[in-house]
Amino acid sequence: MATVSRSFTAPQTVRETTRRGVLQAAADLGYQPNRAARGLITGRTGNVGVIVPDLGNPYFHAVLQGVQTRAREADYAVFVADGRESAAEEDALIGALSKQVDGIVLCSSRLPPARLAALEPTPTVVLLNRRVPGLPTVNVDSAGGMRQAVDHLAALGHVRIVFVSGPRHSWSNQQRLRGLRAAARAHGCEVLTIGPVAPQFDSGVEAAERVLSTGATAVLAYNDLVAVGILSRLAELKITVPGGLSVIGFDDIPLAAMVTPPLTTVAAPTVLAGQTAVQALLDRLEHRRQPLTGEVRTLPATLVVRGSTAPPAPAAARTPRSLQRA
Amino acid sequence: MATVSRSFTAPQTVRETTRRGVLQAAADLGYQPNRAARGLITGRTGNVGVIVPDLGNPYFHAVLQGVQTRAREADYAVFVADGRESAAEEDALIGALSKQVDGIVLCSSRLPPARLAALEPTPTVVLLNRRVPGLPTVNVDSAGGMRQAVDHLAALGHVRIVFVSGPRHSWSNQQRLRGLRAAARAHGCEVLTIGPVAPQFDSGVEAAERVLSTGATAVLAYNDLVAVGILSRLAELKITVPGGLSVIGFDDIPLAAMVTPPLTTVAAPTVLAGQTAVQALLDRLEHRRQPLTGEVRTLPATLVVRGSTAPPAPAAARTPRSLQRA
DNA sequence: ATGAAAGCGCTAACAG
DNA sequence: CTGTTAGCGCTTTCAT
Repeated sequence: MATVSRSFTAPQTVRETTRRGVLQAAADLGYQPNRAARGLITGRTGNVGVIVPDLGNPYFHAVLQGVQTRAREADYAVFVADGRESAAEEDALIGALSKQVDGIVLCSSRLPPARLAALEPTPTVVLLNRRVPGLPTVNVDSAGGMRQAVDHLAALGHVRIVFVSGPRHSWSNQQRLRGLRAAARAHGCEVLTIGPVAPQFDSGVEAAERVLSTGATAVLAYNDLVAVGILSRLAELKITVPGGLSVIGFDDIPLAAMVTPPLTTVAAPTVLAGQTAVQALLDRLEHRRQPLTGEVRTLPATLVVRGSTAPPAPAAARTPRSLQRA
Repeated sequence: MATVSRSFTAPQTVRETTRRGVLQAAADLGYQPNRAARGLITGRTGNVGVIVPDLGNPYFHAVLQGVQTRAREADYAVFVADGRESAAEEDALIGALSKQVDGIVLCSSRLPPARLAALEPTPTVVLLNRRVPGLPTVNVDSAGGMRQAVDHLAALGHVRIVFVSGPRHSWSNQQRLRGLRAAARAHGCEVLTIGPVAPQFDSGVEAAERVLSTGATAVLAYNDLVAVGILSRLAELKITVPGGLSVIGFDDIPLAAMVTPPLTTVAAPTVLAGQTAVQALLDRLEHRRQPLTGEVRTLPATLVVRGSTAPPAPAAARTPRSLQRA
């Protein structure tokens, strides 16, 4: 009985031949250790959880895909939960999941910093796209991506940029706006803002006219769903963009690349972020790292100019005018 | 001890006042029953699993969203697993998950019918988009959707339709093709096929030229990712579609609605399908249905003509010609 | 209506 | 190196 257990969990401590026999018999009988019973005694479940604010958002699909892939490789199963953009629900989910998992990847948490900082040491938590002192974090370098976007726009001669803001309390939104402002300052560009709007296609559609009324020549949208919404509405209104395509969206949703005309995006390595986050979690669970250190892993975001691999034309080459009706 | 247990699981069998006391104390102490221990004795886990062939496919995101939403309402947690388009992996996943869940929603299974029919009675399985005698199924009426699509095309005067086929062994693909053929026969239309191709954007891009070379005037793509890929490539080639927009894609991926020009799609109620599937699972788990009956729930797919709510113009109104270069 | 006791399937500590 | 024993936290007879 104990030998059976050892054959599975501590192969070294059992004679080679015995072990082989046990494993063979197990295979014949179709025996698989009962994880619940094992968990009862070891206190570990072999599961990890992912909590996202909105399962309807393609961004989190990419995260989930990354998490799932890496977790399975390490023989962990993954629980998904959707906090539905509510801090209270998210908090409840953490409580509910915590008994069933060894660790949680908390994506773009809507919880206040104090609440996050006060999370119990179990289960182990890794934050994605959110930075709180003392908690391990994987995040994407939004500011860097924004800098590239503004460099690009400035090179095209744009001087007045409008930012279509995402969820008010979203940390990512603040990061992006901050990055944008810093980069704009360096180039002497003006930054206007619109919003906040929900990070969805429809928001972009609704925001399009307000965007036009600002007189800006370039748009940076919180994410590419919003950006595509804006483009879609502009097309519907038969608005041309004489200074060249100047709508840029953040996020890595491959589908956004499909729109016509091609949308310029700041691509975040989202799937990779998901993988990196579980990896950090597993490192901790298997004590390859000190539990609960607050180190941060940052993944680069990069500007993807669709439809041309050439660098932007020099500033003198084109004079952007306002967006105007055809 | 036993009373505590009863207060939670069988409130009726304990005196009102006692129960209240227990629940109060539990709340004060932050006590939550340990699901693993409970599962050890009851044999039930309170979890359900979802297995999909590809977590990267937006179609399954919608399913997952539906599953997750409904499952949480019923206080079940959900495991996700990605079979990566492999029958072998899928089989392994079923085995691995089965000990940790009470039931599994098996989406667009890649497993052969015999294997599906031979699944153990535990865990309970509900099939989504796959029909095998004896197993409970939720499926989308692809044939009905295809019929609507062909009615639409025929009304526009098209007589030669090319179907861009999805994964060869995909049951959904067979359903769609079969539905298309039946509808085409009724209208006296000719059906050509291309493929199989992977159900992705890039496949559409690659298939576009072959589509042109068939001389067909209308395209039905396995799914909208492929359809959008085709449209994208046609735009790149500066191909006009003189007979009107005649590319139609299957599936319900809201993002596809964003493309310009608007894509006509056969919309499947995917989120609803996910919800319906878990619901069927829960019904069975809670013995509201006979275990393992093979009843089928069918959800309608409907043609969505983007950009116009008007019915298609009468056949005489326009004479489709071949797609041609501008 | 409640308490006592057995045991779900496993692993950990301890003998042998 | 392997067998024996206890007990993880709960539910479920069986008594009371």
